[in-house]
Order: sequence, then C-alpha cells, then structure tokens
Amino acid sequence: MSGLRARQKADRHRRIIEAAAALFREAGYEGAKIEAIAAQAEVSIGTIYNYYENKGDILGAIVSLEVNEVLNAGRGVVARPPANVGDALDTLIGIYIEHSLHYLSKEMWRQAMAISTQLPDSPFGQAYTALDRSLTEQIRALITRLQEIGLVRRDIDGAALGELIFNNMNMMFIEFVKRDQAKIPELRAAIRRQNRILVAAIAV
Amino acid sequence: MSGLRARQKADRHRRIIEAAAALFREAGYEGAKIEAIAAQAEVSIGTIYNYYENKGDILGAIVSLEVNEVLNAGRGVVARPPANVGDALDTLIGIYIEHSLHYLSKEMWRQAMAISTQLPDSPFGQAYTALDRSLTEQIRALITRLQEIGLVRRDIDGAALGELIFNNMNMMFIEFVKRDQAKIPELRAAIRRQNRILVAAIAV
DNA sequence: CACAAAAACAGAATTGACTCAATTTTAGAA
DNA sequence: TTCTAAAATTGAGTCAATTCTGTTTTTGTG
Repeated sequence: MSGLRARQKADRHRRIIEAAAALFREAGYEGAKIEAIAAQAEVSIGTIYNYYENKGDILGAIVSLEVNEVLNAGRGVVARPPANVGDALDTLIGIYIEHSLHYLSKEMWRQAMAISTQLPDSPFGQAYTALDRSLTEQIRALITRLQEIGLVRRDIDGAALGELIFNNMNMMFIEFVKRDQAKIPELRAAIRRQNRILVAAIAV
Repeated sequence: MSGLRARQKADRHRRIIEAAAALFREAGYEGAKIEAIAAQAEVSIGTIYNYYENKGDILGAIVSLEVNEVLNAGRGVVARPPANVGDALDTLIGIYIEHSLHYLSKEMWRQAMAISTQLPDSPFGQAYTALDRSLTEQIRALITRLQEIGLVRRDIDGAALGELIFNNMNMMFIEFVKRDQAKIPELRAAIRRQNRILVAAIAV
C-alpha cells in the first residue's frame, strides 16, 4: 500500500501530463513531439509508451479531466434548475460551453475529437464515448427534473429528447472548434435558436 | 485546350483515385501505404503529393464522390415528398444512411470524419464542411416544401429546424460508424424516435 | 525544327511516432 | 542483509508519411 513503486508511478503520470499539457498549449498537438514531452517530464520515450498507448491517449487524459469538471459543474443546475425550460437548458449548455476552453485550446479539442472517431476502441476513444454518454445523461436528468417540477410535459420521451439536445449541441460545438474565429456568444445564440423549437414543443 | 498535359493530368488523377479506393477497401486506410498506391497507380510518390496535399485528401476525393451521389438521390424526395411529415423525414434520412456504406467502409468514414475535424482548413476539410452544409440545406428545403404543401406549420423556423435534424442525424451516424457491430435498421429506428418529438411539434 | 521557360515527375532523404530487446530498479522471501 | 523474480525504464532502431532537390517532359515561340 502506497509503496515506493506506486508513488513513483503516480508521480510520473503527473509529470507526463503536466509536460504534455504545457507543450500542447505552446506548440499545438502536432508540434509537441513525444521526445520533447519525455525530456520535459524527465522520463524516457519508452516510459511514456508504458503509461499511455499512444500520443492521443495523453491528450485524452487531459480532456477527461476537463469534461469531468464540466459534468460536476452541471450537477448544480440539474439540482436547482431555473424556473423556465428555455433558461434551464441554456444555463446547463452554457456551463458546458463556457468551461470548454478553460484548459483545452480549440486545436486540442479538434485533435481529441478526431482521435476519438479515428480510434474508437483505444482507451481514450472509449473514454470519450463514455463522457459523451454522461453529458447526454445529464441533460436527460435535467429534463426529468423539469418534468417533476411540472415545467415539461410528462408524456415527452425524455431519453430521446436528451439525445436530440446533446447531439445538436455537440455537433454545433464541433463546428465551433473547427473555426478559429467562431465566438462563444454566437454559438450559444445559435443553439438557443435551435432549442427554441423544442422548448415550444415540450413546455407545459 | 485538352492538350496532352491536361489529358495526362486527368488520367493520373483517375488512376490515383482508383488505386487508392481499391487499396483502402482491401487494406483499410492505415493499411494502404502511399508507396503501394503510387505503385498501383503507376506514378511516383512525389507525383501523388503533387496532386494531393496529403493522404487524407485522397480519401477526401472519394468521400466527396459518395456524398454528392447521396445529395443527388435526395433531390427526388424533396421534389415529391411522402404526404406525412414523419415519413418524409424518414425517407430522406433513409436515403442518406442506406447510400452511405455503398463505396465507403465504416473505417473509411471514421478516417474521413477524423481528418475533417483535425484539418478543417485542408482542401478536404473545407470540402467536407461544405458537404455537411449542403445536406443541412437539403433537409431545410424539404421542410420548406412541406410547409408549402401545408404539412408543416408556417411559423416554424425552417433553418434552425434543418440544422437540428441534420446535426442529430449526423451525430448518430458518427456513433454508428464508430461501432462496427452497429446496424442500419437500429440507427434509423433511433433517429425516428428522436424525430418523433419534433414531428409532433411541427406538424399542422 | 530548335530552344528556353514552365510544369510535372521521381525517388532519396528527412522526420517523428512507436517498438522492442537489454538493462535497471523494486519487492519481498529466506 | 542478500538474493531472485517481477516490474519498470531506457533509447536505439523501425516504419511510413511527407519533403526536397535534381531531372525529365511539355509547351509555345522564333
């Protein structure tokens, strides 16, 4: 329990992630060479590959940290949602979007998304899919909450609606990170406009 | 006009695409080495890079062919849609999905999607975004058509609705190609279920 | 028909992610 | 403390995409 080996392992994990995060930000994903990450983390190239299957998995670990923070922040909204369907959705989605560029640059997001579709069975590919599912699930939880409060019709298919809202938001976010000039307020406004159709359909 | 050089160029383009398409199918995208494509097309490696910026652009050219066929097939549905909102959407989306695996394997789709987010400014990245936009536009055209016929309420925001439906379908399709076991009928059923919420909201 | 400039081609050299066999370190039994 | 097996580390080597620099082909002009 907490032997030398375990401590060293955790320490190396941390050093690799910190080195990679710094270099990804400075030089971009492609620009951050494994050799440089290894040097900065003070481990060898081989050790990095002992900890992560490939370069993408290193980025994946960083993305997971960010998305988990977002999920945590979202819980508050689900617990006490604004007393209006449109605002409730906008608030939750706002948290997702505003948090999203905290640690990750658009370029890092692009790479992460690309890797997750390119290698869906790699550790990160699976983790990413699971994160998407958690976000979908959180939106569904909000809808269920709104149904309980009596703001959303009880006969609405919450699961399908959660998927619809998440999928739309996610695709909009993908397009957003693909264009460097795209701005957060415009993204949120576009999503609000799309959701308005749904809100009209589901509000009591 | 149509000099030797232009003819040779077109011919080499064709040979490269044909060689690449065959090898991508046989060996997968990663498995198809540029050297092998060059050999099969009877050009040198350098020539391939003279015609395409990178390996992804070769795949991109093939994807564009497929999506353009799909767009063409969709025109018929927009011109004469089924006399029911749900069926109209299902028919158009059905055409997209059923065609999708005609020339391209799931693995090729994964790679193509990954490249388009990874390199949004490359020739293919831009072309792919434009294709997505065309599909969105076609769905919007269908909605407009249905509004004209009197099947969809006139006060519905057609542009936002088109985006919502396309984005949801596209994300479902991405998840579909990420899982090799996923089957087309299940995909279509899931999308129908999601769209049902919308249909209820917009049908006259 | 020459011939010079422009365009296209060829393939060797470069580059960078990833592998693997050899070496070092750790754990824990005697 | 000493020793051995297991675990972890190392970095030189491999492989394949992409680049680069000379060479060849085409074009159009005199």
